[in-house]
Amino acid sequence: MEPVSTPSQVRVRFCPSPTGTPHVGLVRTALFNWAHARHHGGAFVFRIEDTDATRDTAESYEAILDALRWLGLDWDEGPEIGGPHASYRQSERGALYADALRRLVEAGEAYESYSTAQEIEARHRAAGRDPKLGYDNADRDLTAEQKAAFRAEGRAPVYRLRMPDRDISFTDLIRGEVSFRAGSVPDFVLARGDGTPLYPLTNPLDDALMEITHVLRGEDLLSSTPRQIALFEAFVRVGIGSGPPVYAHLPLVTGEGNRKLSKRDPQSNLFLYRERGFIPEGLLNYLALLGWAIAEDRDVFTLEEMVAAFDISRVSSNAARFDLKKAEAINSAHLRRLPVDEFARRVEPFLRSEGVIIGTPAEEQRALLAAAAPLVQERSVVLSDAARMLRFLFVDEADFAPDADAAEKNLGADAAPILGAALTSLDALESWSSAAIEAALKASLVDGLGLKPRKAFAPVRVAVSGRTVSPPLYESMELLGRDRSLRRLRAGLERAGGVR
RNA sequence: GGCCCCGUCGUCUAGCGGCCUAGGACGCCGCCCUCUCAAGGCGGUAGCGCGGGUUCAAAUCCCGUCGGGGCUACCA
Repeated sequence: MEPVSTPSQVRVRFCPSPTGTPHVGLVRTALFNWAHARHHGGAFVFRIEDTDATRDTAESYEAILDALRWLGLDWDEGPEIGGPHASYRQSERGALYADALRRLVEAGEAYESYSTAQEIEARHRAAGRDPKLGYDNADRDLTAEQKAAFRAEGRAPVYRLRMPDRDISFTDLIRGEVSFRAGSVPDFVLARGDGTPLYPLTNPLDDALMEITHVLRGEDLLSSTPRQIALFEAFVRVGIGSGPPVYAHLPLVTGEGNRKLSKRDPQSNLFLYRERGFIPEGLLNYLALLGWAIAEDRDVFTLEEMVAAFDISRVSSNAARFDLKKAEAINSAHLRRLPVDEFARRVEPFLRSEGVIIGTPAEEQRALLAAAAPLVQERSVVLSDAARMLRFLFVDEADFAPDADAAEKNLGADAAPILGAALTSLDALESWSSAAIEAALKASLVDGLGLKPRKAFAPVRVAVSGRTVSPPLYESMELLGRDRSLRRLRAGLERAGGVR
């Protein structure tokens, strides 16, 4: 049997403007759109809203693409790959906006407005109204003569949409019924007098032209929805599109305090998380938790699991605070889930950025990383942690020096007998294995000197790894090798004032 | 000010009239494990903003109130 019509496909879009560094709230919006599209087998459309030449930058454009690629949020139509509704950059769609604007004006849906902000405010004051009321629709019915007079004064109009005189309601997938009273939304500007289209026109128009079915966006845009619905309806009357999409307004992501996380807030910068060694799996999982839950008793999951379970109508409607501690915990869980060789592969760039190695690792460095990775994997919250913990294994012997604080506390005079005994027993070892090292140290320090393990191993750890926190000692020493281990113990002993 | 949204542990949430003595996670505290730090295990801390209704029964529904937030550009 032939289907009578093609099943309506879900089409969502992610439409950032390239005006800064991608931030976590933006990523959360992208993620929910992406998950919604993937869950329904629909299309994830990526569009660049670069209609503000004074604020848009090429760097920001590149950064947004970089971010999406890094995160693995792949798009079906958009920049670089094109699609049936190309171009996906608004700066290249000028003719479409001009045509739509012309149609709206010709149909009387939009009109020329000459009022300046000062004039509008003055009228409100004169009438005893709140001056902050916004546009008063005063130019709705300007005659041809009045318009000509304004032009003769050298004034350029803006184009405004004639808002309908009725309540505007819609069903938000997350919030339910939302309605705005007639008259509470003034006629708004679609384009400047020179024809430059503005966001209030281009965003809904492209959604209409690109056949977007669901608009999932931040709650900060909730109050612009009645304007958009009115515009979509006007579009239909002039032969564009098929009416408003379905809306879902995502809860805001807030920072310290309860304020919306802004681009200027350093905590919001996506790349800071990448630079610290958050991995996409962890960051995305955490961001998903800001408004959505996969189950009552679980919050660590994969993107695939999210796609399978995601339901936009189950998204919470209240604002969510970005909690770094929890983000780290989730990231740490994902780090531990990685196959160890994959973990090692991802640590490698951090070995470079932390200055532990320079350039491409040599074969032995790679082998060392592979061998050491299991020791630090479950001790890392972010990848840079791992790189820092591994430094003592990679550093040139001449450059090795224990951390000042750690040395101060653990390589004092009372460390001398400990390091001396450790050296003696280790020196005698025939095989340099972690098991042998463990046995030797326990025999000489715990049994021989009668020390508490805690007390006994601290100087050894600091002398060898340079830090009080390190991967497991015996394994670390095995990897470091006999010569380097003994050399560092001797240096530690010297520092502690012992002689040998 | 106006319009709109939101209100469960410190934080993110589960809860969609009885299963709630309100569950989980992060954080925090304690204990266990232990060569450090983690991880892991066990236990603890802490919440339905308030007031009215509706109902045999309300965290769940309604109203009010208080509180928080967003928007209010010829930016997006």
